[in-house]
Order: sequence, then structure tokens, then C-alpha cells
Amino acid sequence: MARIGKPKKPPITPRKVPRQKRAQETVDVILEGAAHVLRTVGYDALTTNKVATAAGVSVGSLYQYFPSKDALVMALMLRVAEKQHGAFLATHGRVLDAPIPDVVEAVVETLLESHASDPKLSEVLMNQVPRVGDLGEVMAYNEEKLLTPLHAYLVSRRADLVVDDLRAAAFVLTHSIPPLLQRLTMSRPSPEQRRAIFRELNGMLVGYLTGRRKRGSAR
Amino acid sequence: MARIGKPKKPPITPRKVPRQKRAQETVDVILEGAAHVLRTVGYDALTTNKVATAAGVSVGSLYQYFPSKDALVMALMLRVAEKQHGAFLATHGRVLDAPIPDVVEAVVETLLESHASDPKLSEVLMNQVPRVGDLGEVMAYNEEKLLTPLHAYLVSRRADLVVDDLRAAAFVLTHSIPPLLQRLTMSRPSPEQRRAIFRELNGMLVGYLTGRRKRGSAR
Amino acid sequence: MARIGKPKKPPITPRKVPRQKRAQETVDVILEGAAHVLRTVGYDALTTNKVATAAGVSVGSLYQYFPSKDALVMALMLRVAEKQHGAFLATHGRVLDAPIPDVVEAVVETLLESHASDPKLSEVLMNQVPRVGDLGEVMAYNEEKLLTPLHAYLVSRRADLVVDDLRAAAFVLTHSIPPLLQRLTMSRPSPEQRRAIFRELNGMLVGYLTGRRKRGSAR
Amino acid sequence: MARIGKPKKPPITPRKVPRQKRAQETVDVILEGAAHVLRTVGYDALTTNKVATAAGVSVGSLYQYFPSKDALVMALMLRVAEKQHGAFLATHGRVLDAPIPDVVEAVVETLLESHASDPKLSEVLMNQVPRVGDLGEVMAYNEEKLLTPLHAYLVSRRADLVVDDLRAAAFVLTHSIPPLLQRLTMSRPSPEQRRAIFRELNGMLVGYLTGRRKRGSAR
DNA sequence: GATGAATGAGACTTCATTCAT
DNA sequence: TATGAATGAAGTCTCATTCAT
Repeated sequence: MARIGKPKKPPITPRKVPRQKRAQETVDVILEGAAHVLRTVGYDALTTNKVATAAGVSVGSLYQYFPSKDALVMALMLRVAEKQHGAFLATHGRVLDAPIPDVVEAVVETLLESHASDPKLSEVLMNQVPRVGDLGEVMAYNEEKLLTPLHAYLVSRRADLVVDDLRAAAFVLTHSIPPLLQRLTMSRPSPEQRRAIFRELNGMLVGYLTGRRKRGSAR
Repeated sequence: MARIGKPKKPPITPRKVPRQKRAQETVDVILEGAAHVLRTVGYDALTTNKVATAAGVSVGSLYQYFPSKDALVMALMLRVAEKQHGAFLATHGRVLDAPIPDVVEAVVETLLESHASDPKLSEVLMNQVPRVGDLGEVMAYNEEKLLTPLHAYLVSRRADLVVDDLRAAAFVLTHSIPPLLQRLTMSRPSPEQRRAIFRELNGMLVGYLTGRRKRGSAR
Repeated sequence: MARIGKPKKPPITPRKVPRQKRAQETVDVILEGAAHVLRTVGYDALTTNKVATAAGVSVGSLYQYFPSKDALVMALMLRVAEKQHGAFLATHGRVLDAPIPDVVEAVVETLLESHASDPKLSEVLMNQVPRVGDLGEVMAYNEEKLLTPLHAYLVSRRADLVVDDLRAAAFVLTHSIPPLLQRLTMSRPSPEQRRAIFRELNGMLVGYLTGRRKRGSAR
Repeated sequence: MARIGKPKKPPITPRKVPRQKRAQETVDVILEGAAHVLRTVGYDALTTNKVATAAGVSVGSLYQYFPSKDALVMALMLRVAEKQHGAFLATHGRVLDAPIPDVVEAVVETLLESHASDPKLSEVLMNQVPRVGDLGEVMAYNEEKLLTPLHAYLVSRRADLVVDDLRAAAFVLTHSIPPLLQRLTMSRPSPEQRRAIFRELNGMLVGYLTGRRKRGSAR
């Protein structure tokens, strides 16, 4: 009575790289459709047919480029993450040599804004997509992406910091700030609340890194 | 692994409150079955039939006590959260009057341990259960539970703190520390790594709250 | 660009052995439905939904007992083959000690009739079911079933035979007669044609085995 | 492996007769592609796209020459059958006047070898292609092709035969020998087994036709 | 109350065929 | 004429939930 396990999820890597312009457009259109469906009905209720309809293409076309529902969602996640990471790197690069409090403020602001630019999509991606299998790996990978440049930055500014273990510090920052900002966005705060929390967070980080509570404060 | 949109969205409150001992036992057995299935195959592959089998009861009996799959998972989540919250409250109550660094250390330790007691189940519950609908509300509610006692605590120790906005501070702490600890557990760190990160986190929190980097440090 | 092969056909062994009377009835009803669909539209156009409808049950019930379309067809093939084999064994047993020409005639007659009793189903089973994978193995197995008793019979009557290599003879007979009879049935011969061919075949076999063309012929 | 009922049942005759050399080459290339795919993955997994890829042309081009998948497979079957029939006719013509045992041996040998030249393709064609609709007709037609020359031969040698009903005899021979040889090839026999079976078969046929067990045997 | 067989909507995915470029 | 992207009907199979026994 051979009982056979679940039949191997379909692959998740893109099925074919679009070569023609039309094909690339189709891919874009599908991803936009996926984003729309995700925002509208969430991950669980997303179906490949809904996405195809929303994108104005046939399911067949969708499967031409994405071998499975999860491959589609993954591609969208990667695209979003790339955009967010790009924003982070840009800001980070711009303020590299600024005083630490300015860096903290700019970076936190940027991270916050990357959720805010498409809050519903971010929320769904963070809260509804199950962190399992390939999807889970991609999410973990996306979160880890902050770690390396952050650690490098801490090292480069070591002289200005009071932190003992830079690697551990990078871990703490990488894994506590983004979730916090995500929950902040989710909680739809009033502008005052937002500002207050933003200020507290900045204060905590600056104090943690430099030992000083505030810009120029000698306490 | 087709996740199917629930057809009718049945009620989510327990169908009947078990009054008799045997009934309560059945409920326990079912919840243990659910926990087992969750640990074993994850949320997506959990089916009510698997749970019933794991629990050694029939699906029919399961539906006698839980009107839907979500009600079942929710009940389990509540039970786990209650246990974790109880541990938090116990620790918190025990150290109420201790020096702040001791409180921080004790509480962080407790939170960390509540994942460690059943890591696989915690992981699945945190990472795979979609935060949507009733389930999402329960999860948000569980996370928020920390906020009130934490805020009350900050108020009670206001004199010892350098924090400006206690409510905002409570928000920051409530929503950054648990995710961090969850990710720490997930990353299966070596004991040294774990200790280092633990130390950094404590340092950050104590510094943030008291303005002093370390216990007794005057810096 | 990982290209992944076909996603492992679902298992083909029965999913559960029916324990209750109702369940056994359902299984029977489903197999009858499958036979009906096979006769009506053939293997290629058989769908699990059509079978379920024809059987008056839901697809779900079908999948409760047969994990895939091919498992269903296979179960039916086994059932049919068993019946045919039973008929063969009965006849064979009955005439064991009769003169060889009588045995040949009786056995050929029986084999021919087992196609004739449900010619359309036999035809579909023989001609449309692809002999691949598990299905192919079952078909080969069914064909081979004749070999063993036939060989045993030849051995037991060795004294009366002029055949050199009994094993090779069994192979030749096993693999030439059934296909011939199947094609005979398929060709919807007139009774005279049928009788003529039947006579030729018997003549060929008796001559081959005994060296004599006809019953009592000394030629 | 969903076999999908063809929606519209398009015509099955070649869409255009290739007049130009280049077109004929394309047709050849496509048929070779089809043969390759058949050998490699079998009939069920054959898709027009796979064939086109294997042939190095586009699907569009394939449909330029073959109006449907079945037309394509049919064309290939006809081509193979023609080759096999040609070999049979050649041998048959060559030994027309030889002693019957020589004819039997030569013809059986030739038939056996026509499977052996491309065994995998033969196997797929015989075992996996459903004998339905046009495809079924072509296969039946291919099998029948032997009947006419065989009957003519028997008539021409009537004087040397002990057979009563030449038409019935032709039917028996036509429909029993090829399937037997096909199963012999399929069973991958050792050379000895092959020879033994070959000998038995020849013995049976010669005995049947001439009444003598062996070449020159007076028995 | 318990059991577990039955239900059936609906998800995912494939692939023969078409047609704009 | 060749190309290959697009189409979409249709098939297989799952699983939350019900209900007769």
C-alpha cells in the first residue's frame, strides 16, 4: 500500500528568459497583475487565473514565463526587494561620510519609505507569503542583504562607535529595524505617532552606536 | 499544494465549550495533533484529516469541537501564545523592582526561551501561518499583548529612564525585540554567537532606557 | 535555468482498502463506471470526472479509492484479466486429461469467448491503453499469466507431444494465440469466417503439438 | 500527463505536398524529430513543441506541413511501415520459388529484423500509440498489408500445402506472427532463447503448411 | 457522540493550435 | 515563409466540510 509523499512542487526558476520585446512586456504586465491581485485579495486567494485576467493575458502566457504560482510570487518579491535594496544603497552611499545621526536618520527614513510606497503590497508580501521552501529562502535572503553593507559601514566607522562586537551589532540592527518599520507602517499611525516613534527609534540607534543620546548632546 | 479559499468563512469561535472531562481531553488531543502536524509538515500541508489522524480521532469529532480549520489553528495559536505570555508575565512580575539592566536581561532571556521550548512549532506559527483574517488578528493581538505591561512598567520606572515618549518607546520595544529574537532562534546560532548577540541587544536596550551603556558604567 | 522533468506520475496502487460495505459498493460502482466510459468513449477521452458521473459518485470519492486515472484503469484491467484468467483455468482444469485436440479446442474457445463477452471493453483495453509504465507492466503480466500453466501442461503431456523445446513452445503459443483471437474478435467476422479461422487455428496447433493434422488422422 | 482530446479534429492529410527540395528536407527533418521524441519520451509525452525543437524548426513550420499532431504521427507511422513492408516484399520476392521451409525462415527472419533496426521506435509505435480513429485505421491497414501477398503466395503454392482454407490460413498467419515477433523483441531474449523460439515458430509454420515437421522429414 | 465515506467547488497546469510580426 | 509568443479549453487532483450510519 505504497503511500507516496506530496508530488514535488513545480520548479520555481523562471521558465524562459524573454527574448523579444513583446515577451518582456508580457512579463512586466504579468508581474503588475500579480502585484495587483496580491494587494487586492492577498496571497492565499491569489490564483494564476486571476493574475492572468488582471494582467490581460491568458494563463498559458503566464505559465510560459513562470512555471508555478510560487515562481510568480517569488519573481515579484525579488523585483520589489531589488527596488528597496537599490533605494537603501543609494541613500547609504549618499550619506556615507555624514555624521552618524544623519546616516541613521536617512537610512531609517529610506527603509520606512520603501514600505510606504506600496504599503498594501509590502504588507501582503511580509505577512501572508509563507516563509517555506524557496519562498522562505528568498525572504531570508532579502532580509540578509542589509547585513553586509551595514557591517562594512560599521567597520569603516569603527572609530566613532562604542559598540563592542560589530558583527553582532549588524545582526541586531538588520533583524530588528525592518520588522519594526513594517509593523509601524501596518499600524497606520497618525503623523504625530509616526514622528514620535521615528524619533525614539533614531534616538535608540544613535545612542546605541555612539553612546550619545542626541546629536551634539554631551549629556 | 493548492490552498483553497475557504468557501463560506464559517464562524471561528469554538463550537462548544467542553464541559465534561472527556470532551476537554479530546480537545487537548486534537490540539496536540495539530501541533504535531504543524511541526511535521507545516501549515500549508496541514489538513483537517491529517490532524484528526494524528490525534487518533475522526474528522467528524474534530469538527465537533472546531468549526473550521482556521478555528483549530487559531485555538492552537492562542494556547501557545498564552503559555508564552504567562512566562513573560511571571518573569516580569518577579523582577519588577530589580535594577533595570536585570529586568532587561531577564525579560529578553524569557522571550528567547519561549521560542526555544518548541522551536519548530514556533517557527511554523511565526513564518507559515498567513496573517490574514481572524488568524491575522490573533497574531497581531498576541504581539500587542506585550505593549500594555511594558508601557505600564516604563511608567512605573519613569524616574530611572531617559526616554522621552514612553508610549512610543513601548511600541519600538514591543515590535522590534520579538522579531529579532525569532530570527535569532531561526538562524541556529552557535552558543557564542547567541551570547554575543544577546549581549549587544541587552546593551542597546539598557543604554536606550537608562542612558548608561552598562550596569554601573558612568561613562 | 533549471529545467525540471515531468512531475512524477501519481501513484498507481489503490489508495485505501475499503472496509465498510458501502465503500466496497462504491468501488464496484466506480469500476463499472470506468468500464462504461471506456466502452463508450475510449481510453483517451476517459476522464475521471466522466467516470465519476457515469458511476453516480463524486470525483472525490473516486480519488478516495484510486489515486489517479491510470490506477483506476489498472484496477479495471486487473479485474477483467482475473475474470478471463479464471475462465481459462476452469476450462483448462476441466479438460486436463482429455485428448489434446479436445484441450486445444476447449481452451481456444474459452479464450475467444473471454473477448467476446465484452468485446468493446476488451478492444479498448487491448488497443488503446498505452503499454507504458505501470500500465504496461500489468498488461505484460497479464499476458504472461498463461505461460506458466501452459508450460506445466506441456510438460505433463510431454509423452504425447512432438515438440522439442517445451519452454519455447509455451512462449510461442502464449504470445501468438491471444493477439490473434483479439484481432479475430475485432474484425467482426461472419460466423462462417469465424468457424473457418477457428478450424485453421485448431488445426495448426494440434498439428504443431501432436504432429497429426486432425483428430484421428494418421496422415 | 493529460492527454487532451483534440478539440476540433482537424484534417489528417498532409497540408501541402512539398514540391520543392527545401520543403521536402523540412518534412524529413520534422519526421526525424518526431521519431527522436518518440524514442526518447514516448507517445504520451510527445508534444508538437518538443518535436519542433528536436527538429530545429518552429512549431509554426511544423504546422505548415502537418495539420495536426496525429497527422504528424501518422506520417511517421506510414513511413516506418512502408520501410518494413518494402523489406518484406523484397525478401518475399527473392524467395518466391524456394522450398517452403526456406520461404518461412526467410520471411520470419525479415519480419523479426524490421523491429530490430529501430527497436525503441517500433516498440513505441506498437505499444503506445492508441489504435483509435485515423491512427487506428492506419495501424490496422499496416497489419493487413501482409494479408494480400501472403494469400497470393499460398494460392500460388497450393499444390504443396496441406491447408484447407487458404484465406483463413492467411488470416491466422498474418495476425499471429507479427505480434509474436513483436513480443519476442520486447522480451529482450538471450540469443539462445531467440534461436529456440525462432526454431519452434518455424517448425510450427512449416508443419502447419506442409504437414511435415521438418525440412525433408518424412515422419 | 463518534465515525469516516462522500461531496464538489475550484486550484493548478498543459499543450494543440493560431496568428501577428 | 518562418517564427515563437499567445491562447484557453480542458484535465487531474485536493481537501474543507457534511451527514448517514
